[in-house]
Amino acid sequence: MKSRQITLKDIAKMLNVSTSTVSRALKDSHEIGAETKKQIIDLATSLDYIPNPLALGLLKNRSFTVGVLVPKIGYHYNSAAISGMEEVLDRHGYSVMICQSNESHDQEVVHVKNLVASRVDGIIASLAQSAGDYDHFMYAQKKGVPVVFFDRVPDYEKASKVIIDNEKGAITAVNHLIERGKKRIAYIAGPKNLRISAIRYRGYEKALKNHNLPIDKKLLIYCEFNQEMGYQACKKMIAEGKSFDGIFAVNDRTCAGVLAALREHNIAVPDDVAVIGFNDEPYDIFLYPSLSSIKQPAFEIGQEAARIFLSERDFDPENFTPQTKILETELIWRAST
Amino acid sequence: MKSRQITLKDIAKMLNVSTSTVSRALKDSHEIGAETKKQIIDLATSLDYIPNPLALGLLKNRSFTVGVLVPKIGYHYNSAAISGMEEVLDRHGYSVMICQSNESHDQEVVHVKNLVASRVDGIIASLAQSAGDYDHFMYAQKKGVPVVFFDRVPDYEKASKVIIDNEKGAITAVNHLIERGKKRIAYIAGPKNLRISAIRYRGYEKALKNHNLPIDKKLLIYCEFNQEMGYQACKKMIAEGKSFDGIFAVNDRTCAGVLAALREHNIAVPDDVAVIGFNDEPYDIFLYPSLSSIKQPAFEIGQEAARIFLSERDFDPENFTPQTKILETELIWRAST
DNA sequence: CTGAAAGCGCTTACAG
DNA sequence: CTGAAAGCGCTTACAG
Repeated sequence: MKSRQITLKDIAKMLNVSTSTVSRALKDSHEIGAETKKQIIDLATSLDYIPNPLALGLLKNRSFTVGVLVPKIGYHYNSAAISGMEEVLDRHGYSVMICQSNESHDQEVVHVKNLVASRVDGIIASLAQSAGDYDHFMYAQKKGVPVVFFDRVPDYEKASKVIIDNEKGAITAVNHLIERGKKRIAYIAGPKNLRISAIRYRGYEKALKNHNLPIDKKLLIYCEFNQEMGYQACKKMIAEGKSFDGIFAVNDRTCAGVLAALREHNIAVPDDVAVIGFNDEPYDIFLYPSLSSIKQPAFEIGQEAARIFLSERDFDPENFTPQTKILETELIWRAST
Repeated sequence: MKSRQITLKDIAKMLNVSTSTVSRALKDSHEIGAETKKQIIDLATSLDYIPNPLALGLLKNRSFTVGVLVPKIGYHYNSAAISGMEEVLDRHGYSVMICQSNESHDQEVVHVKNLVASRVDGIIASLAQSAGDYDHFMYAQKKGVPVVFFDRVPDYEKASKVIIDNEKGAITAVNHLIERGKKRIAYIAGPKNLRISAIRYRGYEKALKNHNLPIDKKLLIYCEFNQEMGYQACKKMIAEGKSFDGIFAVNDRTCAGVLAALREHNIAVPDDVAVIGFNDEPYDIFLYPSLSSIKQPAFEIGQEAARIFLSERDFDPENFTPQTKILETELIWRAST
């Protein structure tokens, strides 16, 4: 038995006025008599009247809800970005509905359809790792729901995006290793087909070139994004007798494996080999030695994405000028370098 | 310019029937003629008609949304529990609205009020660390919104709860250390005023007693929940010359500090001192050595909390029999023991 | 200054 | 088998 909440009509009846009057009084309309107004406001307050957002939503054709779609809320990047979004959306009366694709493109499609069905006023999304088309996002736009991407963005043009400068981040990381006196720097990239692997590679290459250091393709290794693969990749380099004094890895998870491999071979970090990752994960300080990394401003990225949504919510999602916002990364220097 | 979505009325007009007929046809009512029905369904499909949940919600006095309130979605425990909730709620047509208290009681109060104002059909919550009363939850219940707690639950009786058996988890951890041959086991508890510190202490004590091991109060240390404090606490024990060969800490974060302190003093883990934590954090395998821990079934806890909500959604939140569900923990054995 | 009416998108008794 | 009407909770032109 759900107890019914107080409605305008309840208040109107108790005071023998019309719901219109109550409605106006509660919005402090100047056209209501001071006395009536006071009476109504007092009663509404004491009854703890709260307008029903479903009714409002129906009326305004707005749900005041934005759908946020991320690979996993467990990823620090994602949860930090979500916090950033909430921080700005809250202030504008929006709630956030969060979905996880769990890196599955199929799940992503289902969620986008559900969000559209739920009549969210917009969608802020970061793509699942498993590949696929973007029809579902175009579908949302066709239905009048603006879409803003962040972090993992698609390569189609008709949506706004918030990203970091991955190339520059990679340059920062490699420059840092060079400044620490390293000359033979390996790059452990992500999977070969991922754009991010290539973009960060460009940065790696540029940094080396800028310092007139040779680029040795033997020091470029592709592997999956995880600890085990980082571990294997590093062991393999050692086994093959490759010479290197620095490692830049595409993310911190991979570095955790790299550090384990180096430790196993009694290679001193950072003296023999310095290591730097990407993402500034919360656990970086737990690693041994604590890991230097490139920090992405996830919170700010979330804020920015939310702001873009706010600015675009009244646009025609099928016909507007999308914008791309690029935020800066930051070097976090710890014991591993 | 938001493009309007298709409504029943649109379809009705196009087919020259009433909206009632369209509505019935779409729910496959038997009282609609086969031909009319087919026509309507076909058109609705081709137009990609989706019923407006706001209208439905207004009608049914339900929003089909449940509010989830957690300290931080960045906590692995929280994000895993949320995934569990989504898994069961999805199937029942519910969406989830997630809020973070960020461990602040004040934020928690604000969020609960907002959720109630948003007309969520229920609230599933884990408490913020900062202390305070529970008036806001009672307020939600008074407003007809059922509340289910999980993990960090309040000590009042009028709400259902899903928790783990913390005492038993502690017993499992300490038993494990004892089985590994340890006899002088320290317990690094959380802050002294927290119930969880006391409950897990009871388990610690019971395990020692069951094995006829003495209880040495000098090996009981209270400290804040973080790496730095774990580090300090362990260093202090060493500096004071306390003798111990095992450490059970209230959580894994604290253990990260403990391991660092032991490493600094060249104390071999697990040979000289074995270490076990609580929570089975994802980064446990990144620690050196990898950390044994007690795993809480967070995903299942989330599922269970969601199921309880479903079973109670039609109850009178002010007058029903709350239930408490207790789930089992699991020992995860790694290198630190 | 206040109220009656229409309408947001839907469902469902009540008629026919 | 189909439709007109009322209603969910609200707002807002339109009257007076």
